[in-house]
Amino acid sequence: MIEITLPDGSKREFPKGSTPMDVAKNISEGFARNVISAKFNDTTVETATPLQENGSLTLYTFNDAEGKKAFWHSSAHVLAQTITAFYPDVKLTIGPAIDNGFYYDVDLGGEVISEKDFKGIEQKMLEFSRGKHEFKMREVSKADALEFYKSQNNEYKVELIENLEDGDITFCDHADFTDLCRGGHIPNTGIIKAIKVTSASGAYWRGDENNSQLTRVYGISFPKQKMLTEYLAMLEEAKKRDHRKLGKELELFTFSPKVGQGLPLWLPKGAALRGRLEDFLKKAQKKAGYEMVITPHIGQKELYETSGHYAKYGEDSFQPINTPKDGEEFLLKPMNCPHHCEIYNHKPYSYKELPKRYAEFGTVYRYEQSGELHGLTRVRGFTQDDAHIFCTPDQLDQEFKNVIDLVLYVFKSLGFEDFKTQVSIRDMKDPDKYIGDVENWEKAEQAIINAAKDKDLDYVIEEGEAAFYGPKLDFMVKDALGRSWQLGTIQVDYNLPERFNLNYKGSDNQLHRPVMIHRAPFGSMERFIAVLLEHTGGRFPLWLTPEQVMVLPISEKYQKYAEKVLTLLENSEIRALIDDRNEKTGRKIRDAEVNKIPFMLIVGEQEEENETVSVRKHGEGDLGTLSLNDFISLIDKEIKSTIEQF
RNA sequence: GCCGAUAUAGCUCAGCUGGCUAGAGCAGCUGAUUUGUAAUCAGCAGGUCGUGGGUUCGAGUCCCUCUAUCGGCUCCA
Repeated sequence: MIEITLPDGSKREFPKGSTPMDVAKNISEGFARNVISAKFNDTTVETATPLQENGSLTLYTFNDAEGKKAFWHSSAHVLAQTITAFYPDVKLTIGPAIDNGFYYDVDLGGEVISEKDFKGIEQKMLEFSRGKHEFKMREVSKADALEFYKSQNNEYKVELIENLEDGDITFCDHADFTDLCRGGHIPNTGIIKAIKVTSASGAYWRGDENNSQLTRVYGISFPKQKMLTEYLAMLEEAKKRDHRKLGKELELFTFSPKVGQGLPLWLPKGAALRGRLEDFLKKAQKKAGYEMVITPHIGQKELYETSGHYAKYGEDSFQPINTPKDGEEFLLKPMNCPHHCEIYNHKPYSYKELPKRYAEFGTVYRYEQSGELHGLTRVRGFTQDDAHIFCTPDQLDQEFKNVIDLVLYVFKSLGFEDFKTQVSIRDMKDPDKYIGDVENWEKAEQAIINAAKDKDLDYVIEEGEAAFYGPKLDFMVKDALGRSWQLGTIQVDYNLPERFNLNYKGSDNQLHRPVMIHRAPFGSMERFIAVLLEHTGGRFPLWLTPEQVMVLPISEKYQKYAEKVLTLLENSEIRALIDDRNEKTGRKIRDAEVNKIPFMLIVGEQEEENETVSVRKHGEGDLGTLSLNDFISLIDKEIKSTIEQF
């Protein structure tokens, strides 16, 4: 007998060789029907794996992340089986479960899988699934495994197996299909009831663009048809929040092919909104001791040679601008730091003057690859809410923490509560990618980790994600479709001060090197507003929204009164408009609702007589009649409740 | 940049296997209506079907080029 410990701490005895499924059945038959995966002593096992020793067992259903993983991983096997059935010469590579579903990367030779093939693949997958084939793991010797895939001329699997240890290699069989596999399956294919092939695209073998391009087929599957229907509805819902759609509808920004790809044009409402965001940050920054500076959009090539950016990115950037003068070359600035370094350099500093905090809403231009451009989140010309802090090494920790406070304030004020942070450090295996000496890198990385710990941030450390000049702390927020975007960033830099020969006079009367912090709480105005749009679904906080109030006169007769109301609102700095179209009130209300105007003031005979307004709130409906003063204080109150002082 | 897809009026879309002067709704304009909490009615106007080429008696429809966009990959100072 063996003793199995369940997650609630209870222990049960089972004959040696019992499987997780046996344990599940012992708990309850109904539960057992839903169990699809298991973990034994921290190792993922099959539900049919015989357990040979005492240990703790966790059973998973589709509701658990682990269960979904096994479900989707198993679905990937069925996808591979299906693709093999349709394309016998296909070479399979890898097919993992992902956050939402699974994919399989295949080499189809010259064949192409496109959308019109999806239906057929889905149907065949369902057909295979209905066969209720069990997933069976078996150990294979390295030689046999290599032989198996060499006979299929599958160089990808051969490469994978060559990197595995003999004795550690397993195949998984279901029906007549075999795949190299580490394990972690659902009991049988019959549990897969609903399947959607979502897309097919190109992907490089091992993620390296120098390798051959494979076809990646994405799919998602569920144990119930209803769950698939709900998932598809959720995707539809997410599409409605897409910032590209909302930006068009709310007339915030646009693009013009004549101006160029990835170069956003801010429309009046968008520009005003962006201006309010900038003012909000300027105010907080002023309190935090920042000084605004302004620098030009171009700089001599030499500036970027000094900074090291030209050597690193010159080839892949907008190319130098020539002038009538021979040999003179300017670059569109890809970043503001070199300019700010020269601002620092305009005069000598004493340690008593530090830290210096230079801030600028600096527009930069980067030649992103055309396929990578995406709405406002990835563009070729954008404005960073940039600042560079020059401080003594002793001041670094405190300055870094102060910046974290500022970023947290910005996020809180705009309702981003669900964010993650990432500490990006060097790739230790590829030291040549980075400039600057090792000692400084270590100091900087440690300073960031200490600050993140000190501020209780929920952080992960990512090796190899650092900028080439220094490590950084990034704030990541998810968009409507669950894609993660980096917004705020704080980076420590020992390199530019060196390259620009920055210094200050210490108390010892010697020259010392300052440390530099790059930081941008929004990241860029473009990306921030895009993510904010998706986050709020276009219903911005009241202080930020383009129009706060729409005055709706019942008919022409009340136009005068509406204008009086408008003037009084404007006197209280409330952004309002009058809808004086010759339309019915219902129509005006509908249009204001559609345009997500927070407040509608309906004015007619009663309101004019009593000097009141009839208030309707977006999404909530009629709030009743208020005097204008009461309404104005209502707005003031709501604004104050959504934005605090830094 | 790479793989796949898409491109019809300001917006959202229809136009089947190539065949009369390319349609609809919304927005716009004109007129009527003067309106009380999510769409008043009528009329008018609006497109060289993304670009350039080709196949054909005939192309929005089929083929190629380019451009842009979308979903991914790679990249992201």
